[in-house]
Amino acid sequence: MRRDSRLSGVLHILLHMAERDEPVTSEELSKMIDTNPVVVRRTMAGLRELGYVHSEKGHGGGWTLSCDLTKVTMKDIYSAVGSPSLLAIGNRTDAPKCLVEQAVNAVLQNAFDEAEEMLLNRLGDVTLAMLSADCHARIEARGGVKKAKGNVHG
Amino acid sequence: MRRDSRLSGVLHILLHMAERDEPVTSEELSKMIDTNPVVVRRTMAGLRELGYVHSEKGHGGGWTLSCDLTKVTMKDIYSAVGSPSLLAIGNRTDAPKCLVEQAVNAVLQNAFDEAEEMLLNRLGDVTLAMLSADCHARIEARGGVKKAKGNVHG
DNA sequence: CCTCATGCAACTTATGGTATTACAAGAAGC
DNA sequence: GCTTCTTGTAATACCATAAGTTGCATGAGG
Repeated sequence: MRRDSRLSGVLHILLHMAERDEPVTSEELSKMIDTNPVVVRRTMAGLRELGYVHSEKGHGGGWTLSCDLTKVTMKDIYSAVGSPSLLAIGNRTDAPKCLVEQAVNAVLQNAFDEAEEMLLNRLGDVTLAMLSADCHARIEARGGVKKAKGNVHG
Repeated sequence: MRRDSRLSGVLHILLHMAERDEPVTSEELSKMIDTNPVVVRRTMAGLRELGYVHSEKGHGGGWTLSCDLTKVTMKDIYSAVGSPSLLAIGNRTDAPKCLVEQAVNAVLQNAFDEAEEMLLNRLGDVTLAMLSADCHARIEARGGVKKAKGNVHG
């Protein structure tokens, strides 16, 4: 089954934006995650609605962060990209009439719900600032690349 | 994203089989989960390979349970249906060169792995016998239907 | 007024779960 | 034997949706 990677991609983008002072265009961002500028705009639209980022048209336009990185968590970003379903398996039906299926569903749903909740809690534990710090640590460990210059995205 | 419901369907089928002494045909089983007999055979093939069920051709043929319900867990059945991926979201790429993406992936993957492990553990905690007992409890509570006669599957 | 950029709708593509069709083969009954 | 019931399996079609693409409108600078 195809996995939704919007959360992964958007976080990647946001962390790069955190290293830049000027607006970054969809074109630039799209290259970072090997996709199309339209896909970037579509995805970022959700973040804009929630005030996490800001977009500007025309010359010198593009995307800028507009939130406190210490306040926004990965869970917030997950919601911003539309809260895609987390689990790839599920019950065959909701509210079945068959008592046997009801029993199966009850047990399975319980497990599913717990796993989802646990995952969401994990996402809620990590702020963008923490992620950013982690990035810097990795960059230092790798020899200290300054301000996102010289990395694989050029 | 479409959710894989094989586990849910197969468990439903197995519990019905547990109430029957004679072999049950794919035709009958397929009606229980509103699908096609071929789908049943295809799915049950995995269980047969692991010895959980047995199939017989010809007159009076069909499927029978061939395992100790107190020994087989939902996790075992999950494996038997091919261990379909549990999560519907994931990282955009594995082993990215970009340090930023590495940092994002590391944190996300950690959360994903934990959620998967937790879900699998839950599935491993419940045996088919426990599920069956749960069914019987529900049937009793509902007025005592004997031997799966008179339920919604006719 | 030309260029650069986002905004957005419509459409196409790719993927994978599910369903269907068709046919081979084996087992029981007549 | 032959017919019927059943599984076994390959090939195919169906369908939902994540992702990619195209086209055009709109607004901001220069």
